[in-house]
Amino acid sequence: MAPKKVKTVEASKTQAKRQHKANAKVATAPAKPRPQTRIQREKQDIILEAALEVFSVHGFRGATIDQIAEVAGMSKPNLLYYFPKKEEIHRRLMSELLVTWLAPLEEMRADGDPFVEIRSYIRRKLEMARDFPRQSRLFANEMLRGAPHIIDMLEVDLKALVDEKAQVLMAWMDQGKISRTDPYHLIFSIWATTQHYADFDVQVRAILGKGRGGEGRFEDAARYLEQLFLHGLTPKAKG
Amino acid sequence: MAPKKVKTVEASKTQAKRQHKANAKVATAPAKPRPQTRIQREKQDIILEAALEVFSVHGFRGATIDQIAEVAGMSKPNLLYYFPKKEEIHRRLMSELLVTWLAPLEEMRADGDPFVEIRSYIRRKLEMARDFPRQSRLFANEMLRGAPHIIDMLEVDLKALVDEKAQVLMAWMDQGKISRTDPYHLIFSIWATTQHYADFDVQVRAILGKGRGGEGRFEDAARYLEQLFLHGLTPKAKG
Amino acid sequence: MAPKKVKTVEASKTQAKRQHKANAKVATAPAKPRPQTRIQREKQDIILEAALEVFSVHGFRGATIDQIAEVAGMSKPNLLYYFPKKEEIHRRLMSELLVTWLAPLEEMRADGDPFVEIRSYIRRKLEMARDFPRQSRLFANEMLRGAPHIIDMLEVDLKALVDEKAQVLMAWMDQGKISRTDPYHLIFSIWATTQHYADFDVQVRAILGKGRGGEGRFEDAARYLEQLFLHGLTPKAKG
Amino acid sequence: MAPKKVKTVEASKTQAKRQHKANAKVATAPAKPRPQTRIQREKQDIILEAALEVFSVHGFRGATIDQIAEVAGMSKPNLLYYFPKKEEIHRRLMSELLVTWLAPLEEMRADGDPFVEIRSYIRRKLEMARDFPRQSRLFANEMLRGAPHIIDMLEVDLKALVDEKAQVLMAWMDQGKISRTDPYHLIFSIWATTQHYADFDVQVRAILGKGRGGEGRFEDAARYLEQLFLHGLTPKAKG
DNA sequence: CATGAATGAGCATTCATTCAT
DNA sequence: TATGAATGAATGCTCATTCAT
Repeated sequence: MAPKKVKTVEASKTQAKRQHKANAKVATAPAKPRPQTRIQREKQDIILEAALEVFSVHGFRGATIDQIAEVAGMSKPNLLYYFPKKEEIHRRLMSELLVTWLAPLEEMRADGDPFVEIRSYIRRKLEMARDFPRQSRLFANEMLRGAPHIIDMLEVDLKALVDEKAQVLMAWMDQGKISRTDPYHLIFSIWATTQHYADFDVQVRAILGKGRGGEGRFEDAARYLEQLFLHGLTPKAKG
Repeated sequence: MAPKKVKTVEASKTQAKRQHKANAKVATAPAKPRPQTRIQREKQDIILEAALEVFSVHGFRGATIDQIAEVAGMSKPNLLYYFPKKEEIHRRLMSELLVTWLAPLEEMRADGDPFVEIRSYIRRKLEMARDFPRQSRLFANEMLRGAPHIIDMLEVDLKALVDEKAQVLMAWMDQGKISRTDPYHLIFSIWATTQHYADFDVQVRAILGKGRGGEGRFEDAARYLEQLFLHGLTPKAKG
Repeated sequence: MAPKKVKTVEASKTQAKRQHKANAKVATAPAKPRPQTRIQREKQDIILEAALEVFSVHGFRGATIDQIAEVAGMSKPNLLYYFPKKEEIHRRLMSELLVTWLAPLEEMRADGDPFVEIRSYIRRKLEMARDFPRQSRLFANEMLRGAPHIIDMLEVDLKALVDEKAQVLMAWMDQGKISRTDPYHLIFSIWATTQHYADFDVQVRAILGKGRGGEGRFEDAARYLEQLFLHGLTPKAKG
Repeated sequence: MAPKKVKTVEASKTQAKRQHKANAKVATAPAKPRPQTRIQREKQDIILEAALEVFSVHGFRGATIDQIAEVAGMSKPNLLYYFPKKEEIHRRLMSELLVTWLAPLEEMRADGDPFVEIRSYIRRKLEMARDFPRQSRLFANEMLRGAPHIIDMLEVDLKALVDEKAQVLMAWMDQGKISRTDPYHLIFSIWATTQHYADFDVQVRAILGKGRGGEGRFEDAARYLEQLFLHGLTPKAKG
């Protein structure tokens, strides 16, 4: 397609209006202790669950409060009683998501066996893709639009964690326990290959067809990825 | 009802919507290629370019014609003069995208050297992620919402192509040229690892930071992926 | 996050559009009569009244929701809260209209005196033209554009009723109680002559002028029509 | 009904009448002599013919220039070259229509035989309903919305004509040639009963059904109306 | 004359949010 | 708490009209 880019999306006037005052001060956060009764928490969870369902498929702007309210089984005004702003639901979802998202990598221990640790990490990520595909898609959605709500956290928290784990990997490389390679791109490739089974699920199933597109695909994927990250495609012994 | 005059009003109305300017006289050719003046083609390209910009970030429902029109530098009605329906723009974009998307895999030749072929394929995909990130994101967006517009093509055309290439890979495995493994998941992993640099670009850059997040990241990625797919993480010399 | 998935997004979305507030839980009764609060009924009546006012003059396409909303004294979105589609208002109006429209003819009894029955029927129709001229015009408008929304009912319900009454008329003819003539065209002529005073009201008044164009015109019409249908224009005695 | 005219045929017939007094009394300013080449007149007639087709069904506001242009077989800007305003087309149509509309009544001669004259008038009106139903509907449409464009002409020209003919009828009554009755309502009833076959054509056909809804319905109507206006429904033999 | 292109003003409908009860 | 009602601001799309060639 013709590369005659005229304006970037960011520059568009419409967006500016839409953002209202969202960017004004970010989260005033610690000012609200919130009483939080049991019922409140339960309802909020139901809403968040419904919102995850809807946001993960349609994206933030594509999703409507009506949809979320219906999936949550409550009226729209009632939903807005708990989350006065649509954006608020999304924000909550994203912040909870990040915690969940960082967990598996955090568990990779420097004092463990490299291959065991890496293989476990891949397994855990693959299980998340299988068990929480909506979270994965919600995250992917956010990435696709430039991560407007969590870019700060990516650049600070996530970067710090990855930097730390990259150190671990490099230590293992220094010790000759794993091949010397780029630890960052190594991590990226683990993310990419595992999350793919959640984010591109339709495509995976369309290609594997009825026969191999069932639940077994995750086991096949696990086996394949294990080999890939262990030996690559070079045939083992050659004489 | 009314005696069938040459043209009834009812008929004319429907036609107007469908044919949109197309000469309604007689259907000579079995599918008029549409006159298409220079200006029309140019404008359409500008619109498609702008739509790619917007759709790739916000998805179909999240994008507005206003935004697209503004990016394209024209008025909304003028844009609709060329594409009467928002969906039509998206459709065009998707169908063009699919062609572009299948090309790199199609080029993988059965009669070439396996490692050269696979490495070339990875390179091409990585170059696409670098040069056409918006297409990649447009595709990812579509996948995330279940590929409503292209599911058929995935199940037919894409599946056929992947089946064919899986055969090629299996032949190479049979010949002992590459490790025996799952050819489908192998292809998935190439897609995932390369498209990641377009779809999750923000995250990649946030983590690599100012220093390594520049254009060099694609070269680093290429080098890393080459090693991954060749040898995995097992250290070469083992004694 | 809680995995209590209740509904899929796809399902919820479609439902939302169709049911519009209807309780989506379970389809207990074979056609919920809709809760219908007082306010809802009242507002709906106000809207229908306003819509009658506007549709009867401008026709379906010529009328705008803005106009109807203004006549109804409410905002456009509020109006659409009660009738989600413009067409829906029209549909309701038409179905109610048909009932009203068939009533006078239904009341023509086979066991009554022919002239009394016919005269009463004409009177009733004339009263409707006087008291409900907008309904008459709404009906006329629909006829003029080919009755797209009620053609089925015309061909089934209305035809059945007219067929039945035509039998009654023919029986009277057989009994020598009224002249032998075409019962269908007889009915048409009663419709035409009475509805004329509603549909062509402007013309009637323009011609009768200030003097005779007042309310008295309906009495004059009644007297004239009575004579016409009774004796025609032939002078009574001739000797 | 009307012989299935192809545009040109229909146009020629309409043209003939149109050219008669087309320029005679239009309310527009006499400042425009208009050069009027043959081509211009022809194109205008084609447009008026197409506009009649569309306006008569959808009404003024419901009709679109696009539709008219398509039926006329020309581009929208080209059409607007001849009639710069949509309203202008309508105005022309209405003013020409009035001439056509008054003609049959004008032909009713005071010095003829009353019954022959009245019967002839009914016949002519019925023929118009059969051959020019669109004109009838266009007129009806205008009446329904209060005749905004021709109310003046109704109150002046039409009223004058009807007053004159009412005098004729009253003279006949005075002479005992026809029953004494209201001459105005008599005229209304002739209009109503004859135009009904054009304006409510759908309903007439829906009720008469396939069998009697064919071209014969006009003959049946003529026969019925003749009897109605002559003798009414009172049986002849009275003992 | 004729037409492709362009646009301001609608128009039906949606949606996040507010209000009243 | 919960919900029926209400609305300002879009949003996709249409249309009469104008412009330029």
